[in-house]
Amino acid sequence: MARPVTMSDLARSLGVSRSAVSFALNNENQVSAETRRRVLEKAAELGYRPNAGARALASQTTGLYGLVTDIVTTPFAGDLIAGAQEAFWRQGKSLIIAGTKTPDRPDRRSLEMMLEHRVGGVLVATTWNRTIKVPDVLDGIPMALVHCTDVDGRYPSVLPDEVAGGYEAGSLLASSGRKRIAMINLPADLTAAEGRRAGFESALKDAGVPYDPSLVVTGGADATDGYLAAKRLLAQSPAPDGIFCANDRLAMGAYDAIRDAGLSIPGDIAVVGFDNQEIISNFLRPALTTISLPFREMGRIGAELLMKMEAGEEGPRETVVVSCPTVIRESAR
Amino acid sequence: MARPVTMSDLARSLGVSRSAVSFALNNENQVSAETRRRVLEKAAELGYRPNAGARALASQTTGLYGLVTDIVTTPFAGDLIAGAQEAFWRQGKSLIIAGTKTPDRPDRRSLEMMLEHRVGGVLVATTWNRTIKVPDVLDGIPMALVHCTDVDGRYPSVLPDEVAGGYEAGSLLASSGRKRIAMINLPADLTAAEGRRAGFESALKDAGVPYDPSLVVTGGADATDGYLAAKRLLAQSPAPDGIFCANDRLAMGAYDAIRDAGLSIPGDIAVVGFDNQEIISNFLRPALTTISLPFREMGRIGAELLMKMEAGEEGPRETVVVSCPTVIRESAR
DNA sequence: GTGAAAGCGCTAACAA
DNA sequence: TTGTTAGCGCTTTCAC
Repeated sequence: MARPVTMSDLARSLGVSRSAVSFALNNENQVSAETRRRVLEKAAELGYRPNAGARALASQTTGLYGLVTDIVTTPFAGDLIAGAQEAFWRQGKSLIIAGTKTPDRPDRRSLEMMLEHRVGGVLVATTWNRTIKVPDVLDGIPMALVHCTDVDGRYPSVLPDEVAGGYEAGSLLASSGRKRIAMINLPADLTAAEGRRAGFESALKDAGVPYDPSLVVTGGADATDGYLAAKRLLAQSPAPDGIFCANDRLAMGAYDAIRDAGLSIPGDIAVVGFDNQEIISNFLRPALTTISLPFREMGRIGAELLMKMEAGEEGPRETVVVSCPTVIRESAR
Repeated sequence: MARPVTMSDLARSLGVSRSAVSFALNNENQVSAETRRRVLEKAAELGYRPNAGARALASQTTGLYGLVTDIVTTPFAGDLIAGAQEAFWRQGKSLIIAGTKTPDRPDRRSLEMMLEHRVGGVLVATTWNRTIKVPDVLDGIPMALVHCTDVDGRYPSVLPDEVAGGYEAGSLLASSGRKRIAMINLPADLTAAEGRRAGFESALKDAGVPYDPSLVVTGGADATDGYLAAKRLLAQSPAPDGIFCANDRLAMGAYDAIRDAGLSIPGDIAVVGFDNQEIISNFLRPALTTISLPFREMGRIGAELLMKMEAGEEGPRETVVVSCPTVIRESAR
């Protein structure tokens, strides 16, 4: 690769000063339209490309942001990264990504690396909605948490509205005429569990459908757990005619149990999931109606928050709650 | 955030020259052990962190690499990114990511952005194994393709061994004693389709099980397609006792058809998938035996290839084929 | 073994 | 409107 064309090369070949070129390129209004035109033309001709590092050094701002996450190996990763990526991109900024094995306590090294690149801010995201401990390495660098909260409460968070999501699920089931509505919840230690349940409960109450605690069972978070829990639910009589599964994997298991029992979805039992893990919800038969976890949106908002914070607009120090859109498919409507 | 500590700060507070500090920090053997010790100690005390941009400017090498992909929104993204990430990380390098809507022709802008950051190389990855057209913007910058090939054949590729994978699937089914083994294949225009089928065919032949073309049906790539295809297969008599589905989504649909027919897995029919989309293969009941698409591995290899190319070791210009490990679960063993 | 000094490519005063 | 001139923080010869 030949040595990249520099600004000086441009200036020299045009017979103008470097600052003239700089101004022309950066749209400062200190050059004549004519000069600007010539500069732009020559730049294109020579294939000039600004050197981001040099620019950063001189301007003291890199246009780089960091994302530290354990999420990289989950299906949510894509949306999160895409959302943040696009938001930064729109402002001409770039994203550096680092993974962590221990999201509860993001790797020091990951953060150090970002600091060495003088990122304008760091986004920390987790797969599960949880509380984490952020290392103190970041000397006051803008930082925002996505899908998690800081144990010390020093940084703003972007969180999904679990309660409203649960409410949506409950309403949907109730408004489809179901009378005995059950819920298969996540383990209580997951932050999402209580919110989803609480929302679900108020929805039933608001809809005038009895909320029966004995119809709310707690299991794990996987398909097998959902299968087992649904089996227990179906053993009751009368059996429920609607089940809200606190995540799509649980719903996947519930489908099996319902089928085993010779019942149909949504005919006998309507099912609503949560998370909208497309690969499950979209491909289950019948396709699963579910509440989506807005990772793309959260990524976008986190990125914007960060840029605002860096710009000194400080931004809301408090939590931003993002609503979880309902995705209506066939298992309940 | 206070102004970061610079090398000059360090040197001044230590009463030595900047170069002494630089040498000490970079493990050059031109400083006394004692000086090095003092420098390191002071650096830690002051929280000195090298400025990556400045270093890049002076040393003409940024330690940054780019990944351009359409894959970011798929479940494979995580593994790919993680694999590349880790490989770069291990060498103290960092990864910049850019998404593309049009993987067939990666965005010029994405590539431009990476060039501005003076990346040492670019990895281009796609969700589906395909042939793409790489824009000419990269003036001889090291570049490697993951899960795709360059239409102009200018860049090395890292590809999964589809044929060996198909062979594995066929052998597995044959060695479990199945005699009428069917295959539900992907649309012929997908690169993966023919490789997987060919491998499957030779496996059957090698195992002495008849390869019956009428048992090889082609559909789409989704669960619904798999369902329909399996239905057709099951309508034949005698029905197959083993089905190799060219991806896990097809297998997901096949499960439904098999169940509808009142047959059991793996009792009546053994099923083997491909891709190892964990969320499907791991949670289907019974769990799906499948051939995994080694994205993490491919990401790692692509990254290493890139670093070698940059180091001038040139590296194999030809394609690197990565084997697809079999993941044995319950649907066939 | 150590220091001085010249850049790397760019921005941003300031002067003309 | 244009050009001159300092740096930004670091690496890397080259003298000492």
